[in-house]
Amino acid sequence: MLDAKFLRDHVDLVRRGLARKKFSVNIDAVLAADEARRHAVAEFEVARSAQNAANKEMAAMPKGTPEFQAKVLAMKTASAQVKELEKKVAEAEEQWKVAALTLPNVPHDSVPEGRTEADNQVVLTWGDEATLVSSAAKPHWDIPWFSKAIDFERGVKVTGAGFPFYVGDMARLVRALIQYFLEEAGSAGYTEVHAPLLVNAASATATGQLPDKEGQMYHTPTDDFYLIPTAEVPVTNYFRDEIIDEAALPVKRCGYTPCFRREAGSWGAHVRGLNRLHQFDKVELVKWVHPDQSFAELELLRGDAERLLQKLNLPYRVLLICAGDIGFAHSKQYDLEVWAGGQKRWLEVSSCSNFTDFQARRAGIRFRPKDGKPEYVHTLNGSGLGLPRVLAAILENNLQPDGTVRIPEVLRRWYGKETLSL
RNA sequence: GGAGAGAUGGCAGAGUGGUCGAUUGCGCAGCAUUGGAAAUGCUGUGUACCGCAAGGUACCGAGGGUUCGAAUCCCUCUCUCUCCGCCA
Repeated sequence: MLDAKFLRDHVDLVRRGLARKKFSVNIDAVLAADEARRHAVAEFEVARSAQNAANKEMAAMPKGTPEFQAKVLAMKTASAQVKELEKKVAEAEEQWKVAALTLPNVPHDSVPEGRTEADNQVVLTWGDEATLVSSAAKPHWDIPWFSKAIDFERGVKVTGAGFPFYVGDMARLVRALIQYFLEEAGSAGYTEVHAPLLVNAASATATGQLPDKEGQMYHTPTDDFYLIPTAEVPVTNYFRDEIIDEAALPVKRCGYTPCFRREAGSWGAHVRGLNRLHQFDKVELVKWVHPDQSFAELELLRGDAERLLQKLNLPYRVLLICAGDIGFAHSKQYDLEVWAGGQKRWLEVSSCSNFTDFQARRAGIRFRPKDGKPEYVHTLNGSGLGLPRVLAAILENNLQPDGTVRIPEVLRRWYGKETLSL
């Protein structure tokens, strides 16, 4: 959500930004709603002010006198009018809010022009596939023992498509990855939180999943909760409607959670195996920072995510997402893609984003400057990392000619062995 | 699930229809005092919206109602606590 005043004062800037994002939004309708809202407020407040003055007078008058009775009578109609005006204010405010929620965040100047993912810029490529990817590489679903270690069929029976079981050493490897990601995040200064997996509608609205992405979340109708599509939702909402001490900034949190995504449609070759699931595990990194620091903090966040892949010895590249492909709430976004040597494809394993004050405004997360009024913080988040595709890259890139998979050094502390086989 | 109690400012805690955005205490900030500090005293200390400003309006868990007027009365909901039951 954009600030009403900011929009009023910087219409052209917003118009330009949204054009860059290829969003066709009716800014004039939002401006008109704002105008109507302010008009209604002014009208109501004049009437209310008069009513308050009259009531103050009546409080001092002796009750029961004819004068008092006359005043009561006169104020009856005034009171009814005030109520009418108050109703109009509520309606105008609601209409403005609905309109304002349709406005996406404005992309940062450093975000390149572009329309689709084809226009994203490759910022850097790390690692050498010639040395880092085994010659035995093949798509992970073609590894002979794959369906025993990650059992999709049993998942279909128990739940449905996209809910696999991880069995034996594979389950252990999943756990090792979670441990590794959390330990690394802890060393980088992120405080670990273990968050609720179901959230209410207010939380889902604050982080931007509602209202427009409702169909992508699982919903529990009895209690009206949503299964989280990412830890970003509960972790960011931790500070919803709060004022954080300026001295505490930047606040850095990490959290491991399963994530649930309905992801209607688009099942096919690109989404086989571990490439896309309805339930998957992820460690998320979240930061609340001073507005002056948010773009510098984005670079640090990206670095934190990159280091995880480097230590796993997985080749990857970093994309700077173009204005047309960037998310609704995002001001600037980097995607990290790991090289899956068997599929010979880049798989997105992290999306690191600066939301500037867009999300903080929806969520009401502010800080108090040394001298002055509370201001909105800037929020950032990024995966650190999503498990299944990292797992896919490990299985494919590290597959040995004998059919076993070499486990990256950094995971052995928790995995306990050097290889995975069945 | 049953019964009861409660929700007020950063915290504690008054207020049961009008002059209450709200007594007081603690905390916090500034000033005085001091060689410096503690103690003490004084002053100040919420947020949002409208307005160029002066100023105005709203907010006592949320939403509705009664009334000329609601923190205060009524209804609904949410949450917290205590006891009982059930349970990982």
